[in-house]
Amino acid sequence: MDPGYVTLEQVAEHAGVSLATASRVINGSTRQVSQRLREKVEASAHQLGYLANASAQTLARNSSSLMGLVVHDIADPYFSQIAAGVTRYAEELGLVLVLGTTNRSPQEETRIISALRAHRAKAIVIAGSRTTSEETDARLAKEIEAFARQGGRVALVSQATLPADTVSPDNRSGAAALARHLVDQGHRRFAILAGPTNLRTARERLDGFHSALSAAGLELAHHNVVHGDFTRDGGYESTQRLMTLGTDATCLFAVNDVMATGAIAALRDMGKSVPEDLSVAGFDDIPTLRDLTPTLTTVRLPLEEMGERAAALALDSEYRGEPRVISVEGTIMSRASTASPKG
Amino acid sequence: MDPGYVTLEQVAEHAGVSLATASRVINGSTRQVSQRLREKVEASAHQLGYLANASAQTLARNSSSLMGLVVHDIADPYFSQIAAGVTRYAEELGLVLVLGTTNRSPQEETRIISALRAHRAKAIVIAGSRTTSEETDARLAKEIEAFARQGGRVALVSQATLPADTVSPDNRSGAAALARHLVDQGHRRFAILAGPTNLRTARERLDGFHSALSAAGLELAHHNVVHGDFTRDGGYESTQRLMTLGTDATCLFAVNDVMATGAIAALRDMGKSVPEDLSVAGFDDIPTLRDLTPTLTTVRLPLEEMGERAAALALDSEYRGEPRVISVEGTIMSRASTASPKG
DNA sequence: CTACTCTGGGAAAGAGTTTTCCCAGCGGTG
DNA sequence: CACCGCTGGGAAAACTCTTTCCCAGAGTAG
Repeated sequence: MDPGYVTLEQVAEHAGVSLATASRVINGSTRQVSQRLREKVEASAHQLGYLANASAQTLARNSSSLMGLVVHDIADPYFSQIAAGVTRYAEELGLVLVLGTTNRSPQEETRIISALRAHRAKAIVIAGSRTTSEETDARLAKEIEAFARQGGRVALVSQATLPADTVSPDNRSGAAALARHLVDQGHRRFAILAGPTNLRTARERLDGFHSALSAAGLELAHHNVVHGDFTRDGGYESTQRLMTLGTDATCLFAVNDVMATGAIAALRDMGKSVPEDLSVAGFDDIPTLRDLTPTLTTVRLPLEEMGERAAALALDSEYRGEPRVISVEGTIMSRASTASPKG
Repeated sequence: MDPGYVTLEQVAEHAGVSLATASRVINGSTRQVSQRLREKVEASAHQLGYLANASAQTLARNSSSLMGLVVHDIADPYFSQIAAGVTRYAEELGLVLVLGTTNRSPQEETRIISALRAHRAKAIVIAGSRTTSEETDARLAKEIEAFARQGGRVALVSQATLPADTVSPDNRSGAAALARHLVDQGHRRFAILAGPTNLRTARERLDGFHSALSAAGLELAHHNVVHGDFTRDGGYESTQRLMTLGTDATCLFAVNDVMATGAIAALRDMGKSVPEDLSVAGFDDIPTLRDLTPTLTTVRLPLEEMGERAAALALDSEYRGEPRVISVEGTIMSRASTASPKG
């Protein structure tokens, strides 16, 4: 009998006004309501403990106060950092954040977006590297378009390969700058933990690093580039493979910090010390990892800020032009895990 | 003109059946629909690209497919680990996860829960230590009760101080076991980074540690217990304070891992080495921190699993009895950051 | 004093589903 | 063959809001 909630109709009745008036008071429409009635309604609403039914509002307005965030894995500090930024922005605007995790599966990605579409979410931020699969991109582009037709907006934190606003880390130039820094430090022979072959982020960082080496007249031996998972364990395992096969490199570049962490762990387990036996550099500058020993030389990305900016793009509902791309530069953080090679 | 979506009515019309029949086909009600019509409807739905309007469904059913998760700070690995567990469970059941972050503010906490109530969420998992404020608990209990009256369920990951199912780490016995382990290692004088005074988790760990020391006939000097923020920086700053005042302890227990991380960083910055000059132990066993040097002696909690179990409790919608409490034991992980004291 | 405009109130029509209720038709039973 | 129960289909009510539309009354200009 007690449904546990109060409807606007009950508030209106209690205040002795019409449903329309009550609605106008509670949400503040364009229409004025007299001071007298306004106060009556507010008093009744408060007294009865009125809480608007969000789905009824969504249905009536055909737009909700939901905002979506899609990540690969929320336990990965890279994503949880971005999530913190998006969260902050959403919360400031009184929006409710829906979190979807894809576990790196494109099907999951589209599934989540269509769920958000079904909920009439206002905007979606999709974080995480695009793959090199054109087909996946095409399917996703279709979802995004459907979402846009409904009046929603999408922003990405990744590569600008889709028809949506994008906050895009400049992986190439960051990796290139890092390469130059390491060359300046005296390194000539490098090994790279290049991550998965089909991940654009990984590839761009590899490319940037590689081309800076070429520009400096240095070669990157084929056997010094190993691919593996984009995770800590992927880094560990890739490093083991690299070292087992043998390498002449004096510096190891892992295309992200969590892989670099795995690399350092693997090297330690093999009795090598960093940076004496081998320098190690990463990419991202994950805050949780800043207390690693040795401290990691890396390229800092302002992840939380990137999340916030993506949220801002996605929620900028007036904008109706071409997709915008905000490029974010990384800054070199030179720390203890790299040093001039001996000899 | 093109609203960007197709309604069930359009599907029904396209298939030449009534709205009722179409609804019965799409969601599979108790009522049967003949094979012939069923196929027609399915074909039409697929052809038109029908996607049900989630808010209309929620309104009609008075129950949504949303599940809430409330954490203090998603960038904190403790919470992102729990979040991963909750996410996995929710996704398995096809539920959509709503993430709320409180920034440790009780007002935010109730605000988020009432938002979830407004959305007719099925269940909520609230993670994070309760404070010692009875008043806050009372207000939260009221929200939880309102949510329950509406047919929702709540589960907590923390202390069982509220009328809801709880997954509760046994902080006291974990800390006590750790204390005994460290005493066995030869330590007699301890310092403790005890975190905030009003956080139950912090207090329980302090208590457990303390009482194990008492049981072993050891005293804990008052000046060796310092309070501070429950974060990495809190640990750093607390350690500085402790060391500046001077301590005779041979072992430092930080009541969580992120504080222990700050402690180790502070000690390193002061030129002290761990564990030679001072042993350091933590609590939680955050996976992201397992590559710290020295590796951290700590009490492992199965965080992801705890998240999953809390989600399971919250979504066990048949259950209508007394609040259940699942106690989770920690296991001692003895690693390199603690060693027998010299002398 | 009429006519017109503005203001604020309420009735009612949506919004897209689910579900209840009614009914036609059919097969089985006595 | 009358009656009953069952099956499956559709009409319409219900869910809770927002917003359009209509109207009464007040104010103003001519």
